Amino acid sequence: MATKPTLYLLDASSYIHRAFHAIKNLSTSGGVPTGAVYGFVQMVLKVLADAQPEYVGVIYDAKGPTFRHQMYKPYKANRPPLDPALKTQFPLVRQVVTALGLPAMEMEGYEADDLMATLARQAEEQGYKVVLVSGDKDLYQLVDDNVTLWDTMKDLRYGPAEVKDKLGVGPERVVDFQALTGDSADNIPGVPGVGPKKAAKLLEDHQDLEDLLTAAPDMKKSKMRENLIAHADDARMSWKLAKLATDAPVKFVPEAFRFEEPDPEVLTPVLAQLEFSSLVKQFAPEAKKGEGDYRLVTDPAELKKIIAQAEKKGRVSIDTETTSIDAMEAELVGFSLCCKSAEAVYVPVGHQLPDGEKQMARDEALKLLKPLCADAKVAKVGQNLKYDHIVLTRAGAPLKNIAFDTMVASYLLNPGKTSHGLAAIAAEFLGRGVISYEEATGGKNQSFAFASLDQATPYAAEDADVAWQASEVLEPRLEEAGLEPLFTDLEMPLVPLLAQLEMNGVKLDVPALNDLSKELAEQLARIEDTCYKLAGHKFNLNSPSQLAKVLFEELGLTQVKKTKKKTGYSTDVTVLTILAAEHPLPAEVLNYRTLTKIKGTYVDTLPALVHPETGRVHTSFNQAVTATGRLSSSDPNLQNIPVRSDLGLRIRECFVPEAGRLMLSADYSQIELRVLAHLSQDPLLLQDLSQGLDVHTQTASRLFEVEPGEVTKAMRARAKTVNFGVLYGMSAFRLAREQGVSNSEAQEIISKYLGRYAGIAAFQQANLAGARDKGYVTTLLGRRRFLPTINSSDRVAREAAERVALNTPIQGTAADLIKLAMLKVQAMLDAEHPDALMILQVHDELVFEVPEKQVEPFAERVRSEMEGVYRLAVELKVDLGWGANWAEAH
DNA sequence: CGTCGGTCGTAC
DNA sequence: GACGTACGACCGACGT
Repeated sequence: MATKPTLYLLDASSYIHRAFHAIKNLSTSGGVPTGAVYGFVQMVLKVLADAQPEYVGVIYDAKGPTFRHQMYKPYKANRPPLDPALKTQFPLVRQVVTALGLPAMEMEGYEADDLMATLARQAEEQGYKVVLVSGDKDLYQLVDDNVTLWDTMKDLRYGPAEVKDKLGVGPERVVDFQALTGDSADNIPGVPGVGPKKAAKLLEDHQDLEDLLTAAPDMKKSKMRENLIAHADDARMSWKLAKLATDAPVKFVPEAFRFEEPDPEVLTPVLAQLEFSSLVKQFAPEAKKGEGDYRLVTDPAELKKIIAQAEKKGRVSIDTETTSIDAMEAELVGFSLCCKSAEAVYVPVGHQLPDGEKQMARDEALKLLKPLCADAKVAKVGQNLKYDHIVLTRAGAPLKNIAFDTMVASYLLNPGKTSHGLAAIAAEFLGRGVISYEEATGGKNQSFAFASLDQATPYAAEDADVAWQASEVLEPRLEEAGLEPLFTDLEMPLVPLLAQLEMNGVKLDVPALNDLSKELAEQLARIEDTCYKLAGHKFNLNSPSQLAKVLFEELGLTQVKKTKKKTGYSTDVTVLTILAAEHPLPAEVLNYRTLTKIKGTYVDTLPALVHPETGRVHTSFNQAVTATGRLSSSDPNLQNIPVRSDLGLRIRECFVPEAGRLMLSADYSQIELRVLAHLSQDPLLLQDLSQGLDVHTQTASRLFEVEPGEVTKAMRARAKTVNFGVLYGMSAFRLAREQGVSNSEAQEIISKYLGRYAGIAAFQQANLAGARDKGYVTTLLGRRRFLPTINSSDRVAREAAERVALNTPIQGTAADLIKLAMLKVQAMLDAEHPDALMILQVHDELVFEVPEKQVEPFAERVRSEMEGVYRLAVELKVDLGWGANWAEAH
């Protein structure tokens, strides 16, 4: 006999509620809460994967009141109103269920449980087994030999025996059981004083509820007897409420519940919209990746034709394949072109090929490509074009009219995202996957030169095609968000500028660094010895956990604080500074830390990064990383070269110009305070800055109520931390710790500050109100940052978002301004000082290498461009300095 | 032998 | 649990 087919009925409401409480912190970048949807989808996918059901249905509660409300007014009346963050997720769940292609059912006047009961009974009669997927205890009453209950969250399955185990009564007595115990969540009364244990006991001795109630007067005198008599009608009403309807007006038609595999084309856009990127990946990759008319081109005549098409179109998507992810090291292996959706070609020029296969000669291909690259009438589209531009420039074919970078567009639309890679963009904006680099090359670190042409072609061509298609989707999105001017006038022109900055590089005095390295090594050896003697044995000084063992277990020093994740006792600088009073070891360790940090991170690392051909260090300036709009720098990071300590300055002395040139540094003076003054229009701050007064001294004078002339160094230092605190969205706690005062004193200081600087207080309030209302904050030039948790009920998450809301407009506006300044200054360089090079940007500072003779006029031109970059309510001020190295230039 | 989270420290 | 934004060195646990 064939096994009975199985019907899976999924209780949507039960899961949505449980998932909502389990997953609180998930939302889209736009602030739409999605935790419940996510939890629900995970449940559905688990059921589909584990059970591979043939028949399945998702069952919803009715939207309005049910027959139980008519029967009993107070039914569920004690429920608090639905959390808005949950309410908005119900339609999203329905959308996903539809996209999954799952049969679904709901019925006015009935809860999901009733429909499940009715369907289960009908299916059973037709010879089906039924699995009820739910965490709802009301469903225990339906369990029998053919009907089981599956709680996927706890992964528990209930047959009749398990129900009996759990409740003490079998499924056939569950309704009686519930009638006695009641249900506070649903406002079902039951009988007072009867809990699960007593209910089970009573039902053991009686056939059913009615039997029990009839027998109650004959029981021996007890509180229980009185309750059973007094609340007999309550129990009967409770019974009716708990009893699930098996006669709901629905009909089980097997074919209507047959499961079919979801269509990825339908599903992925819905998942993408919800920003369930891991799920998108799960479904998308097999959906459309590699799908398109992708051709291998090895014939020059054919390449000519394609280039002509691109010229005619006036727009082309370009992607290069190379030997390295470092653009300054990378050699061209091939390139792909696309100027029509779903059609692209790949032109290999540097592959290692087996005998018999051919590719185009590199120089011949480049000769054909170069005029297209150089044609300003042809807009260039692509992903991370700074990279391709550097590679192509080094190959002699620089790009003109770099018009649309999909990475930059994605970044502007939502700078908070962790990835703006092409795969992520394809998933989010096109609902498709892309062939991975590993698939094309057969390994993570395999050079593309070793990829076979039949694997390389679809991969490389697809990248150009996907960038092309993504640009068509991203463009209107930028427009809608009002980000188009920022994109076109600021960020896109910055792409070739950053490429130039990177190619310029910076020269290092390598011999000086090597000397410094030796000097540090000697000092470190001495400190190590001292540390081992003080500890009584050798240990790894670089290991915080080993150090903690020595300090706190062996030497018995005071355990000041735990580490952030509570995994052990902290040994950070604040702790060691305190412990220095107890024992000589901590001070030695502090010294050791400072020296190893500098030696390991800078002195020994930087010389290894000198480019073999240029003899300079070429950092990478990343345009799509920070959440605020700042640039970041990596490989190496040249934005955190030490400056405060003497040792730091010795590192900076090793950043030098070529012979006959000087280093020139131009940095914005207090740009964030000036931005704050502009955005807040606070009269006091505006006045102090425009009169050139010392802002921190003025603040101290107002906070401590003394004349500015009476402000002590200590007062000024404290005022300075308050001013910084304002920029960062300070909390009383942090300020208290910073200044060594009590929480309440810190709170007083903040109140006093905001009382005096009323414009700043008003600006902060307006800023928070806007953030709460719109779900994002903006900078002066319209850059956006979303704050998904600004209205969260989780206090920690919400307050963190509030600090971000206060800081981002300031930090982001400063970033806008210096980016704008970079463009203006570079334009001036090109026109007036073509021999000068811009070489670094460090957030509020630009560094140049300039011929000695030009330095003074050049400096003044830089100043005027930077100060005149934007008309704020308070003037921008630039400090200039120059010298034989970066340290001297400050 | 690579990956990844944790800790720490540098910059603005 | 408690001021913003980054990058990266090192350790040590974990998985292959």
